[in-house]
Amino acid sequence: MNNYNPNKIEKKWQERWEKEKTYEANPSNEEKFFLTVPYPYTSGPLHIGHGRTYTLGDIFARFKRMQGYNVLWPMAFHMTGTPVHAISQQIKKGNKEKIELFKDYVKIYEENQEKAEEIVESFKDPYKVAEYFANAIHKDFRSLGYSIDWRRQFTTGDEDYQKFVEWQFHKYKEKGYLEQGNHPILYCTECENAVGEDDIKDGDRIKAEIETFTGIKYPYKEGYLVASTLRPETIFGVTNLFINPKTNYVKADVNGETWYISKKSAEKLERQGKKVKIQKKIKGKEIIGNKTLNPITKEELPIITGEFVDPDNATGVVYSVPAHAPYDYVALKEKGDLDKVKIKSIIETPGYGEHPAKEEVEKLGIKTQAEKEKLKQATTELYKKEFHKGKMKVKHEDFQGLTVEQAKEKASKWLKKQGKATEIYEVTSKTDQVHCRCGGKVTAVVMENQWFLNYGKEEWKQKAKRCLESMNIKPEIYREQFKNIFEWIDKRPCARKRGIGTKFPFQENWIIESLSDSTIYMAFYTIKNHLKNIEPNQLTQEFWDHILLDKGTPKKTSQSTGIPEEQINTVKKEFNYWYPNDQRHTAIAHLSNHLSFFIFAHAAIFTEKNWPKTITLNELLIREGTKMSKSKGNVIPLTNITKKYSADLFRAYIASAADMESVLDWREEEAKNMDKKLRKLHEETSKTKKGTTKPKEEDLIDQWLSAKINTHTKNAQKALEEYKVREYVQNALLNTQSTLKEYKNKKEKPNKELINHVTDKVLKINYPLIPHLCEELWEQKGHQTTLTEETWPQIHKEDLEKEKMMEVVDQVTTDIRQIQKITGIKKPRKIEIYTAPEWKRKAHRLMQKTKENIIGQLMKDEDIKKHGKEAVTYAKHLQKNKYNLPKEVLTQKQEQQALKSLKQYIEKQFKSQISIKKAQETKEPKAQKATPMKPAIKIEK
RNA sequence: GCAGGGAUGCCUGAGCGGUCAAAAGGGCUAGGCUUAGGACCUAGUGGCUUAGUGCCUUCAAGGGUUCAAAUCCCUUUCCCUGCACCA
Repeated sequence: MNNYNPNKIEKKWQERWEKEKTYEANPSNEEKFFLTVPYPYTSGPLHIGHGRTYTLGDIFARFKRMQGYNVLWPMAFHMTGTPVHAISQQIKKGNKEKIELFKDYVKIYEENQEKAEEIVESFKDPYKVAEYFANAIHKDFRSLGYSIDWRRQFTTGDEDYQKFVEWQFHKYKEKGYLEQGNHPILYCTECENAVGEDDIKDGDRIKAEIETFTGIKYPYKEGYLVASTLRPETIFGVTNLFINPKTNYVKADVNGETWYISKKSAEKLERQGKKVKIQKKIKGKEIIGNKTLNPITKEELPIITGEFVDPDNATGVVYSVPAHAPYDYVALKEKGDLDKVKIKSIIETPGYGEHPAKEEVEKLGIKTQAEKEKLKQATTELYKKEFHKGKMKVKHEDFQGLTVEQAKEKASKWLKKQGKATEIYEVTSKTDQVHCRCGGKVTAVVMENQWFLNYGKEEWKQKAKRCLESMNIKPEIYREQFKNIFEWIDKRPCARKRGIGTKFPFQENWIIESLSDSTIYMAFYTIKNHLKNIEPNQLTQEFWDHILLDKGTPKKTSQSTGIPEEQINTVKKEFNYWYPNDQRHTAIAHLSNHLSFFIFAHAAIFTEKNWPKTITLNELLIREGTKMSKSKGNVIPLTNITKKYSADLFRAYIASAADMESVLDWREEEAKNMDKKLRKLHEETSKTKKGTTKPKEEDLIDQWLSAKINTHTKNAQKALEEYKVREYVQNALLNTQSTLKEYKNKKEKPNKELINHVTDKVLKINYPLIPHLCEELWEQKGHQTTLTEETWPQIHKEDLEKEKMMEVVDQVTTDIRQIQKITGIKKPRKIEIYTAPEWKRKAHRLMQKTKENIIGQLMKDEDIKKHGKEAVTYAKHLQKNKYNLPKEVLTQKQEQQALKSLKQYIEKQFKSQISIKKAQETKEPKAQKATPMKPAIKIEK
């Protein structure tokens, strides 16, 4: 009976949209709306999580079109950066795992297996990887019915795009936002490469971090013993140094000073940008027994045996603070060295006495250094408390009274400034040592002359903040996050030496990093389709300056670039028409990077009138309660959606399953339920015809239907305007359908003309959500137009009275049922309904205006007073239930009318004779129970 | 650790000072339809009580503000997300 065939319908409309170039947007006299969603990265198939973001984007685009805007929604593909490049390299190397993985990926799209082999073979060229997946994604997007203007498509590898990015970097340079400096990165000494999370063994589990240690220089012989620490504020409490007698140390020239450090750390420091020249090898035991000085307090410190000292960790020289470091205390105690030193307490923490480390160690009963777990626990416990609640009690004007949190920062800077300390980087991770996939150890290496974008620059930051302030962020809760990010965002490397990308214009062998090249590309969409016969070298600085910043004249630009003046004018007109970007919609994962850079870049480069207007965000998507991940094998590729479900089903489910700010849990079962609803919509609407503009409303039920649909339309619109997609679906799809169902239940002979009219509206408001189905039904109804040409239905003033009148009927039926249940009267012979008299309604309204002494106030009114005892009883009832009675009440006449017009419906429900009376016109005692909106009822057996 | 968000009935999940025993869906129960099943329709779904009522207990835990709190404030516990060179 149900012949809804979504695949067929969807294909039909998609072909038609493409043929008729429906979504190709050009400048016009209409008001424009420029929507963008970040271009996808082309290193593999997209999954339904991506689909969520793009689907919401399409719903917004279609809604705006229905509201009469000239909407541009373009799309491009991202291929710069490391992943595409790395895939290619791995395949070239013959990495079996990767090859298999990509064969699997390709098989998602290709039916022919042999073809997969061939295609993966071609992936040795990174551009082929990008090209293949760009095409695949393009097909996916098309099959989901996205209303994208594909003429403006490009990839970040395109020459003209790279010219555009190059220009952007010239602007940064001009403004002084580009800087060079040292920068520590994770590095594998085995394969001699910088490593990212992807390159780290178990990178998803082991989070590697680079921590900055303060290496403090203790005078020793003609140079220094250098010991590094994360707690430089403890310099005031040092009692001794530890050296491992079995370790090899070196005397080395480091940046012109003589340092005594472990041999291994000398190698490490060299990679961290220090100039190291080893002069002599020394055994640890040769150092032990000597003395050194505390560089600040000038106290003499003994150098003691510390067999626990790891030459690989930091500098192989450890300074000891037994008052506050459990490790140090235990080390000294175990070896009986405690009497060689004088413990110094420097931090005061509530809950601890003079020697917190000792207390903590004793509390946990730690006896030896071998009890590593317990020692770790003692250390974190103590550190946590000292960090948050501890105060420095050393007698030093710069530090006394500071919290540990403040002192830590200050001590590090202070020591470095005096030349008494240096920065040393260490790789740390909570779980294990960090290894590269190749097996080598990951260390911290300093990149010299790294290029940065200085987002920390005050003037730039202020502009970005202003831009943020002027913007609309939806859901609003994310604004706070942006603000926080803007506070701490600082220098960020913007160039690197591996991967694919635009050549960095100011230095050989560097390319522009792939997040930095994707911040203002929305501007590029506006003109891409007009650059066809222009050579990349014609896209000069002058060209971009003229088009994007309105500098120079068309004539001069034409002369200097050789591009015809006419074409320059076209390009410029197009940019001026579409810019700024009205809405950027994306997933929340981009908030702290891409979106923040997007704002910063616009603030830096464009004039205020071209700053973006709105950012909308959606949360991620999980599946059946668990995160989708490659390792779990539970990823649903976007391509499978139209094979297994349908575009409209996916769209409707995605939008209805969660609000944008909530994680969406993809549940197979619920998706099926949505399928039922769409089939129902198809079935019901298939029976209808094209509606007339002003159908006759025969009775109250008809009026109610019109009113209800109007309300749903209004709510749906409001919800979309506020980006509350879930609420939109609830109103546009679910509520309208249940209202129609209710109407058919209540009305003996449904008014076909009215239903035709109303379902027209329903299709319109559902079009942004499920465009294929709506277009198809619209056509079936016999309309000559398509919905794409139609506009959002007009909203009339709400007719709440009609809705209220129906509520009274519903109230009566539930009440009757309730009474039936209690009394056990299954088949009532007769049911009498009494509506409340007008004086009770008056009292009700009066009560709402009265603040206190309700009874007294009411009894002053003549109309009420004359009902004596009954009036007092009612007034008491009002007083008691002041806050939980309906706010507005109908007149008795209206209630009578409502009940009378639904009389047949009620009779049918209860298979009983119904009579409707006014309470004041009967002597029946039960009639006194009638209140406004809740008529009295008498059921007879 | 820092920052942001969260904890609601059997489940998912809305509500974010009074109309809240709390939307919507699912599940479950009963009835209708049907040869039966499914689909569909109708009703019920914290407890006790009742001619449509009233009361009690509930929105992570504890405390507070208020005539009134799931909703506001504080504390605690647990969960999710991000923390940079990775797109």
